Amino acid sequence: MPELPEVRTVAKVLNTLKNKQIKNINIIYLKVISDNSLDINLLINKTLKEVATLGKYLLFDFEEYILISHLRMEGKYFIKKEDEEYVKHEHIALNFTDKTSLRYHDTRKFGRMQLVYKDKLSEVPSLTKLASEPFNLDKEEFYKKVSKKRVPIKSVLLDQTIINGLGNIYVNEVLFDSRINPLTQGIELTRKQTDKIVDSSVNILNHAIKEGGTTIRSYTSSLGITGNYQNFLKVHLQENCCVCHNKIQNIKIGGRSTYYCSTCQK
DNA sequence: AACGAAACCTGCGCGC
DNA sequence: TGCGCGCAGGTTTCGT
Repeated sequence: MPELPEVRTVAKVLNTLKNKQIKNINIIYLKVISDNSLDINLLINKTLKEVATLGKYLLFDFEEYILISHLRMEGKYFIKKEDEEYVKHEHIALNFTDKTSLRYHDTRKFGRMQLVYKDKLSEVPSLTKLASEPFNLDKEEFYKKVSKKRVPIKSVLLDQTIINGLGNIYVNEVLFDSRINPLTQGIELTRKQTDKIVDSSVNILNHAIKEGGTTIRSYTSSLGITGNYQNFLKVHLQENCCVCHNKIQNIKIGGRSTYYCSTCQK
């Protein structure tokens, strides 16, 4: 499910679990825990202080530990009661002392969790490599990185070490808003264009956050959340351009489905 | 170092 | 009806 707006939306709901204490943990499918994770059972008796996000990552603050969670393609959380039956694809249950059960559900089993010491958080490679989120991204630095890339800008923007938080849908939308052809190589872009990409990213992500994210493909939404940003998509999954009314192109770039208007995006 | 492709998984819709 | 293929909001790893 998740790009930055969806992850923010999930975090908002997860924060309703704040100040609850873990009673026990049920691990049904072990592989969703990273190999390099501390023992998840160290969380027993710990209290959830807050759920923060970093790009597409969820960071659960459990006192001296942080539980890092990445939903990848289809990870979801559901808040249930401890005695509720497990449904298919529920892999982990964090059970709290008040009988609340936080269930991690992931059809494709791509998502990962990793428990680390809070004071070691800054040493976690997958997090330290991340670029800034668009909201506080240094435009000069962004331009420098992008202008070294001899790959389509579509692929560049999916690289979280260059800009953090965009996924396939929002990259498609950002490039339309920036009027840039997704096949354009990074090295071909001007500073003005890379600045525009950052501005568009901020605007589109903020709007999507406000709408609770995007819900497509009739996914069962996480935590009962149904975002509304699908009603504002201008190219992703669209048939015709809302500006020039020409047919929206759907091609593969780097294996990812890319929607764009060949008239508006030069 | 940088890039493309494969790997990691399951379920759904489509064409034959 | 059944089967095979392609597709899905992501990241890491492997080979060139």
